[in-house]
Amino acid sequence: MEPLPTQDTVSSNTGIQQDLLAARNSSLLEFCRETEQCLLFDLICKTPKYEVRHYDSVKWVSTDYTTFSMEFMMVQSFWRLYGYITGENEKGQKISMTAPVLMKIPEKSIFKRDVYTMSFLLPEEYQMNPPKPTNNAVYIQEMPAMNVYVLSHGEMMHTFSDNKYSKELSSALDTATAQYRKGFHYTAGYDSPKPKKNRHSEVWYVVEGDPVCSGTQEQKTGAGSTPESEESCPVCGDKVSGYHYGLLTCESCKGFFKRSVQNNKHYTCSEQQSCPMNLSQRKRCPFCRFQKCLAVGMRKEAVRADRMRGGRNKFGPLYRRDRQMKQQKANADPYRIMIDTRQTPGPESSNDLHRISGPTSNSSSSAALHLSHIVYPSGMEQSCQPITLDCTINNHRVLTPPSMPFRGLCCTFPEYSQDKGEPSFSYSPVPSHYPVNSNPKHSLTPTTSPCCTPSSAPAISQAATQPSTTPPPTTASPRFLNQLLEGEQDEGQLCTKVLASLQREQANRGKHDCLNTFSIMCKIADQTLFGLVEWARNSNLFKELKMDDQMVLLQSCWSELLVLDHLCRQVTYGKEDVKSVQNRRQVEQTQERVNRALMEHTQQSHPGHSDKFGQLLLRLPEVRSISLQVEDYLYQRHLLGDLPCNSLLAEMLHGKH
DNA sequence: GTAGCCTTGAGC
DNA sequence: GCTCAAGGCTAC
Repeated sequence: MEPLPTQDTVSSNTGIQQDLLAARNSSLLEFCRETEQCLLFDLICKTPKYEVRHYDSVKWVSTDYTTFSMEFMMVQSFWRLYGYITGENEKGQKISMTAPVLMKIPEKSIFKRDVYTMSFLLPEEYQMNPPKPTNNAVYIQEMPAMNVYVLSHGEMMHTFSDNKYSKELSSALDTATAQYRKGFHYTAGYDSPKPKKNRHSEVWYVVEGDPVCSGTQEQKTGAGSTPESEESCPVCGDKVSGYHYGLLTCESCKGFFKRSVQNNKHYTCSEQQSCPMNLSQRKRCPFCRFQKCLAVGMRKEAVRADRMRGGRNKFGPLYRRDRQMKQQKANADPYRIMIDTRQTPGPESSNDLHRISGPTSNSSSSAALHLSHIVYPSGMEQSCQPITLDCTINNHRVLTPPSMPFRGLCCTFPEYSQDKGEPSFSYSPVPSHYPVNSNPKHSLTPTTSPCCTPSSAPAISQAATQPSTTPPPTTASPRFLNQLLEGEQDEGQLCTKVLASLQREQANRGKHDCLNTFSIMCKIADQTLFGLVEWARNSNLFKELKMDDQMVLLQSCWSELLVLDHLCRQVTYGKEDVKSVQNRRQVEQTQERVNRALMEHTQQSHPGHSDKFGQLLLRLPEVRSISLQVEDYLYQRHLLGDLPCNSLLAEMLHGKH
């Protein structure tokens, strides 16, 4: 067992390097399992909440993508980089897949676009002279040597896990008054999406100044200490006092969760529903605290409805098992440095951050595993009991869940080949935004439909991964359909909420600072989203899913749901105003003439843009939707006396309402 | 409303 | 009888 550097050695970088390089060949990088080469590092120190590592300067092939969320970026960026390693480079060379897949994640709200960067580590043999990418969006970059704070976790890389663990790490660093680079962090993934228990992912913050390990140096678990006595509350980081409502938490979060459930609290968040949660800030936002309680696994059902005191609950065996596992882990996981990768001895050079080792795996297969990681539905790694779902799978293995609120929607997910343990994709048609894999070996044609309702995704993953144990799918029950339909937010409710929201916003701004169109649209979208999330979460089927999975699913397809909801409302309510037309035929003929005139006009005015007319027509539904909302808004303001009475505007509003 | 401490009682 | 995870009490 290698001794860790002390705080004194940490402050002396040269000393650390020598010590750790000497230790390099004596330990294992145990989570490097699926690729031939992995990025190596020097462990500077380890605390109960994070590690500090040193990475030497190394070259990566990278691509940037500007978008709203990690999932969008992952799909597009992966295919660019996958193209590079499968021959889209000036030499047409095939390059082995490596680990980790590194992503630079900007710190931002989910509703804001920003630049994400995905990078593949270049294998050792390409470090000196990497072939130039032929795709302009792909580039080679040499990252400088750096120290990073690292938090490891066992979940797949996606927005939710990344948010959760990056916040956990930043909270720990803040508590330790560690200085780190703000504005972005890295997330690193080592595994394919195959269902597995010992997945390994990481979040990194770049160290600024000297790394901080003081005061929290990990101590070996000695006799008499229990694993939980050293743990921190997964909600706020406070000291754990025992198992409460399903897992180890602190006394404070136990009490908070109990009060929230017993009193049926409904909190709201005044921010972006992603408030930091730590010891000092846990009281600021009960909404986010309660969400985090649920997200980490606290169980509402453990709060007794009858308020009976004492006794044992049904989670006793769960707690026992968890304790045993923690104890085993504590005994089997001695305090050691994890640096080197597997069997084959590696070069001794300090610049060698990666080397060949481990079982053979061909590059395409490794790449395919990572590739499927990007497009595979989340939650596959979770081991869970088969559940009976009211869904059908047609001959093309396209799930047609009856839970869809709109006709014509479907969701396809990869088949799962149990014999090979690898996902394969074989559906069509392919949406334009998903590239098609050319590797026939893995049949990777990821073809999710543009939509995906939350309740359907886990259904296919269950059906696909456990074909022998999952009960055969059944057809939808009318009762189930009714439940879903009843849960839908009706137009009136939505309008009321939107108007209330707009009025609140306007009241905060004052009379002379009017909301612009974009702000109004955002408010409408915001309220619609609330409704959609509520609809999903009130769905009995959806409620059965793990909270993590619920959030991941919602985050992955909220925009599709939003657009579909909008379209559905257009179909349902869009023609309401022309019902009273007396001579419909005449109106339609007039409209045709106007359209023809408009087409001729646009052709003359924009001779170089033959699709101008079509583009204009495509804008009409948006214009109509916005104008209706604005009309309603203006009418409400008119009723409040904010509009001049003797005006044509007021007259038109009266006429409409 | 929060959070630390106290009381309770089924399971071992 | 002990354990420990529930609910209760109460100072803040």
